[in-house]
Amino acid sequence: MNNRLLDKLNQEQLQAVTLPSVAALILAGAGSGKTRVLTTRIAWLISTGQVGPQGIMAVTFTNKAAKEMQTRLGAMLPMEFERSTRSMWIGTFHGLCNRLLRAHYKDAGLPQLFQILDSADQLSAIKRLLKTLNVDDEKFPPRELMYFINSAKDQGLRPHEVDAWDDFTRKRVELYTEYDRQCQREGVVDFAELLLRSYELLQNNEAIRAHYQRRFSHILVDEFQDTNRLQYRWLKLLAGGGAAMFAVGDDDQSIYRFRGAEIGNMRDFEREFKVDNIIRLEQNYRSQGNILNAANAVIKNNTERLGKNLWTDRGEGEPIRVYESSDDIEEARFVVDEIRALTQDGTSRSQIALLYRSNAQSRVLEHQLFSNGIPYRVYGGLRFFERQEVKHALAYLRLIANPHDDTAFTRVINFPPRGIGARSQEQLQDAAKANQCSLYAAAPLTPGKAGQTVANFLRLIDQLRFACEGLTLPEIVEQVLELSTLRTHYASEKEGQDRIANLDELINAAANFIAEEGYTQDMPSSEVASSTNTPDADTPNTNTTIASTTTATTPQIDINDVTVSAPTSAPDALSTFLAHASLEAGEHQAEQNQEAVQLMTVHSAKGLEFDVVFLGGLEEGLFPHENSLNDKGGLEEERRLMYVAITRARDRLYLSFSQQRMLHGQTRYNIRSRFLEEVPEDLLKWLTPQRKSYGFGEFGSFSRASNAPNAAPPSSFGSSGPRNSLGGLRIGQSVVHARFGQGVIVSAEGSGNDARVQVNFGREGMKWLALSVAKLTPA
DNA sequence: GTCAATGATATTTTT
DNA sequence: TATCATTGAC
Repeated sequence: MNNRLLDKLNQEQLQAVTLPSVAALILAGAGSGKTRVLTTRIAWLISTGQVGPQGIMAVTFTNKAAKEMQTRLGAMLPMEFERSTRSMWIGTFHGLCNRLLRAHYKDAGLPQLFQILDSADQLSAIKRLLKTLNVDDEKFPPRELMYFINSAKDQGLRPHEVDAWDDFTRKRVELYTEYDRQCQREGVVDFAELLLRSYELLQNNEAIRAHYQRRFSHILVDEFQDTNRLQYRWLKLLAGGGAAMFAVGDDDQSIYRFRGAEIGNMRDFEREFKVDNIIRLEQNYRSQGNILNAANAVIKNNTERLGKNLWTDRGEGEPIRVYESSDDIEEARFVVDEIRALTQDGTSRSQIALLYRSNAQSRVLEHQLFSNGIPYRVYGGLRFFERQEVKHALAYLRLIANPHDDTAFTRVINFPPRGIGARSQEQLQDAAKANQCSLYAAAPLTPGKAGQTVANFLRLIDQLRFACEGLTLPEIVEQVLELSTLRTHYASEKEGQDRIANLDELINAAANFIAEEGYTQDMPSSEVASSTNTPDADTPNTNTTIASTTTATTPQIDINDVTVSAPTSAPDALSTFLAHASLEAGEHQAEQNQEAVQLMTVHSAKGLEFDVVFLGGLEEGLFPHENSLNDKGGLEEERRLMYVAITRARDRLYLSFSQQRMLHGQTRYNIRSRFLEEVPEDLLKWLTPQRKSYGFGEFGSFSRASNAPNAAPPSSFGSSGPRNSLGGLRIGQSVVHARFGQGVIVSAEGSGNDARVQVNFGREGMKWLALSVAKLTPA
C-alpha cells in the first residue's frame, strides 16, 4: 500500500489503522474521518500481509456505504490486490446473510431459490395471513403485528422464546408462529429472517460455523451504534474463533432506536470482547468551531454517553443564525430569501441543505422554492424498486422463479384486471388453506367458475416460464412486460407514461445488473469448497441465461472430518436479480439534478455534509417530536438527532422556528425547542428580535425584546393587532405561568368568569386554565 | 366486479 | 392537508 495513505492520517487515526489484531472500538465523532480509517485499516492489513483479502469481512448498513468502501479500497490497494477486493466480504448485514444463505440453503432449510420479502411484501403477507386465519384485523392491526414480529426477530427471538405475559401477546406469538410457517411454505424470507436464519445456521451447524470463523480473521463493522441485538450476536458468533473485531461507531449519532438499534451493544462489546483499545477520533475536519461547539453543548445534556468532545482547528467561523417566524410560510420565505442571497454570492445550490424533522415539513419549503424558481431536490420519496408498476413486474418475475410465491401471486392475480375478483380469490384462498398448499397449487382444486378463471391465470404463468427459457435476463423482463400485458395496460392509462418509462428502466436495470457489478457480487460463492481447494473460489458466474432449475446433487465435501453439504450450483440470474431488487431498493430518485438545493429529513442527512445547512421547525412537539417525549430514551434520541443535524454543516448553520404552523390541516401554536435553549447564547446571532429564555425551571428571569407579544419579524405580514381579545390575551399569545413556565395560547372558550384558555406549555404539556384562577402574564 | 366517495389517520427508515 | 384504505353504490 501506498505509504502516503498513512501520512495523511492524524495521530489517532493512524493509531486506529495500525492497531494490533485484537478487538478494538473506534469512537468516531461526526466528520472525523471514519470511513477513511475503516478503509485504510483494511488496506493496511492486506498490504502488510497480515491477512489475505478473503480473510476480511466488512459490514455496513447501507448499500451505498458498502459500495463506497469497495471503491475507495480499490483505489488504495496496489494492482496485485485490487482484483481480489471481490473476494472480500464487504456488504450490508442483509447482503452478507443473503450470500451465506444462498451458499448453504439446504442447511438453512430453505429452497434454493428462496425469495426476499421487502417490508411492503411482508405487510401484505401478514394481511393475507390474518385473512386466512379469520383474525380480526381491528384487534390485531397488521402494521402493529409486523412490528411485533420484526422486533422479536431483531432480538433473535423465535416465537417460543418470546415472553407472553397476557392473552393479547400470546395471540400475537401464535400469529408469529403462523406467519413463519406461511413464509416457510412459500419459500420466502423477510429482512429480519435473513439475519435470524443465518445466525441459526451458524449456530446449529458446527462445520459451517468453524469454516467461517476460520476464514474471517478480521471483521470490521461500520456504524456499530446502529446494530441491533441480533446483529450483535451474529457478529459475536462469527468472531468467536478469535477474529479481530474492529468496530467503528458514534454513540452520539445513534438515531435508529425505533427500529431496534441498541446503543448498549457498544458497552457490551467493550465488556464481552475485553476491549482494551478504545480510540476516540475527536478531531472534526468538517465544521467550523461555533457549529461544533453548539453540537457539543447540545449533546452534553444526554446522560449515558461514552463521552467524546469534538474539536476543530478550522477556527470559530460564523455565528449560528437564528430566526423566529410567525408562521411556517414566513419561515419558508425567509429560507428562500437567504438561499437567493447565498447563491448570488456564489454558493453552490447543491451545497445548501434544508433539513427537517418530519417529511410533512417539506411541503411548505417546496412550495416556496418552486414559486421562486429555485431548483431543488427532495430525498426520501418512493424508490425505484418500490414503485407499483415495478413491483408488479417483479411479481411476475418472481412467479417464474417460484410459482408458489403467494405474495407475488396475489399481487398480480388480478392485475392488470382479468376478472378475478375478491370472491374468486377468497375461494382460492379457502382451497389453499384446506389443502395446505400454495395458491398456485390450489387453483386446480378450486371449484366452480372461480376455478376456471384462475386456470387462465395459471396458464399465463406457465406460459411466461416457458417463453423465458433460454433467454437472457433483460429479454426475460421484456417478455414478461409483453405477455403479462402490463405494458399495454399502462399504455392505455392516462398517467401511464411515467410508469412505462419505469418499466423500460427495469429492463435497463436488468441489463446493467448482468453487465456490471451486481450479478457477480451477490453470487453465492463456493465457500466451503473453496477452503479445501483454491483460496479464491468466489469466481463470478457470468452465465446469464436461465438454467432450468437444476436440482444438482449436492456433493459431500470433507472438511476436518466433518461432512458438510457443499453449496450447490449457482441459482439462475433471475433469482439473483430478484434478491438484488429486494435488498437494494435503488436510488431515491433518478434525476440527479446537480445544481439543486437539497431537502431531506435529519435522518437521511446522516453521513452527509453541506456548506450551508438550514434546520427548521425547532419547536417543542415537532423537534423534539411529541411522540418521543414519553420516555427519557426517546428524548435523548431526539437530542442525538439534533446533534446529527447540527454537525452536517461545514460553514454556516441556520436554526429557525415558528410560532405557528399548519400541521395536518390544523394550525398549531408552539413554543421554541428546548434544544435551541441548549445552544449557548454567545454562539448565536439572532436575525429576529430575541426573546430570551423560557421558564424552564432553571431559567428564572424573563425578559423580552419587544412589547409586541409575538415579536413579529420586521418583514412580516400576518399577526398584527390583538384579535380574539381576552383580557389582553389572544390565540397564539405567549404567556408565562408561575408553575408551568412559558407557553402559548392555543385556543379559548367561554367568556367573562368562565373564560378558559388552552395553553401549550411544551415540556409540561397542554393545559386548560381558567382565566379567573390562573395567573397568566404576557411573555 | 369495478369505481367513486367517504373517513380515519398522520415521526423518523434501511434492508 | 394529503394519502390511503375501506366502504357503499352501480
